[in-house]
Amino acid sequence: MGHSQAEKAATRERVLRIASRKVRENGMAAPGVAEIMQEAGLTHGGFYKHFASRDDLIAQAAATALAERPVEMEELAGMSEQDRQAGLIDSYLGREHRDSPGIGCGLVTLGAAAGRGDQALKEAYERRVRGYLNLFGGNDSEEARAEAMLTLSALVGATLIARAVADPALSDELLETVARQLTGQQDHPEASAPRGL
Amino acid sequence: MGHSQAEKAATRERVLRIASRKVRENGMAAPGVAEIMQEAGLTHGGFYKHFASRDDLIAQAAATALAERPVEMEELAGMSEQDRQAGLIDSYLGREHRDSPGIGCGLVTLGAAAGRGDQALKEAYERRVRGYLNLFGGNDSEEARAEAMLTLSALVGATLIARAVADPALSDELLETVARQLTGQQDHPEASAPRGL
DNA sequence: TGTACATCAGTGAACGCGCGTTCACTGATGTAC
DNA sequence: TGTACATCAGTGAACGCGCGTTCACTGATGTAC
Repeated sequence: MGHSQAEKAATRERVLRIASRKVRENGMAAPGVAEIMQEAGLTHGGFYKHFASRDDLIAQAAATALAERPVEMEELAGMSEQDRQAGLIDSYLGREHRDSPGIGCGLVTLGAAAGRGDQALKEAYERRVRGYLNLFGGNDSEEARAEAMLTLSALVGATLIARAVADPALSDELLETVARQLTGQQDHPEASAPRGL
Repeated sequence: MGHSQAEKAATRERVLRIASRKVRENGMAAPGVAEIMQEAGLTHGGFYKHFASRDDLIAQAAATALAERPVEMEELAGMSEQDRQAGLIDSYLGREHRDSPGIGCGLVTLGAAAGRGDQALKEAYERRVRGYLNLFGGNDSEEARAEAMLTLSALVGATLIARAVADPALSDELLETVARQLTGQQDHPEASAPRGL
């Protein structure tokens, strides 16, 4: 096997991307060096040509997972503000997102870990949070910011719960119901789902 | 050291309770047998007089964490339905709860783990979810159930995020804002926080 | 353009530490007489 | 009530496996002449 700068960088990024997925799927404690390298088609020995230690890789993998723009946001270009937000909500609370945490939003999968993590991890987490708040118009007005915070909290919480529950019917119901509440809320301020108890 | 049935049971429960706290604080992968036993004032050797394996203890500890009624619910006896719900929301989104995950709601700390966990863990998680939905009147009507699902999702998500973010001001703001949104919503159906964009 | 040499990504065996688990032993309590 | 024996929670040394890390080596590519 030869080696050029480009090849080395490509290998490094491949390893990092695999780790970023595994960290979301199995948590930051689980993925092992050998396991990750094997998945990258390499043996474990070469690992240290790219990363200082396992902790180094895992930290970068978590940061990567939180920096990545979730897939669902790509598809929503060129829509109205309203539709973009509703589309983002529906996509975030879709079954595909629930069923593929490895490529999903890190706020859900890495939340508990970030809560226990170091400053750098919490800062990466916070950047992602602020990014979402902006997306939801969280800087437009005080009310919009409050709205954005509720929306983001519900998105993250509903996805977390939908993944953790045993009954698929309850999981589906939760996603659909919360999506309806949040989008209805946006489209038809007063009308949609009755809010009075 | 002598031993009676009662003493043995007390030791077992002490170990289990410590593990239940540690599992919430540090995740299911982290706490070690020796560490837990030491905290219980014992040496690691005796561990297997009480549990079949580390996995056995951790599974029971997670189930315990999810079965336990969070502290905040105790204080709310004898209030009106409205006040109880508002009180529960304010307490759930309080700083004390955010700052003591070890004795807090397992839905937040164990959500990601349950998503990756086995059937038994998911069932324990689900029972807790259904318990909260009931508390929020989730069986009274379709609208109330939808409302309860949004509320629970927002509680869990906001707490998760508030713990994971680096900036304490943002963390506080999130808790306060979401609490205001959720309680305002309940008290004054249409009036409170403007929901139109 | 062709040849000799240096570089270094990747290999795979080996090391060593941490941690879950085992086990022979202790000594206090409960039971039988 | 007192005495001898059985039980068993708890002790702490030892074991062994998994896994992160190291290291001598390989061989393909890039560079110097």
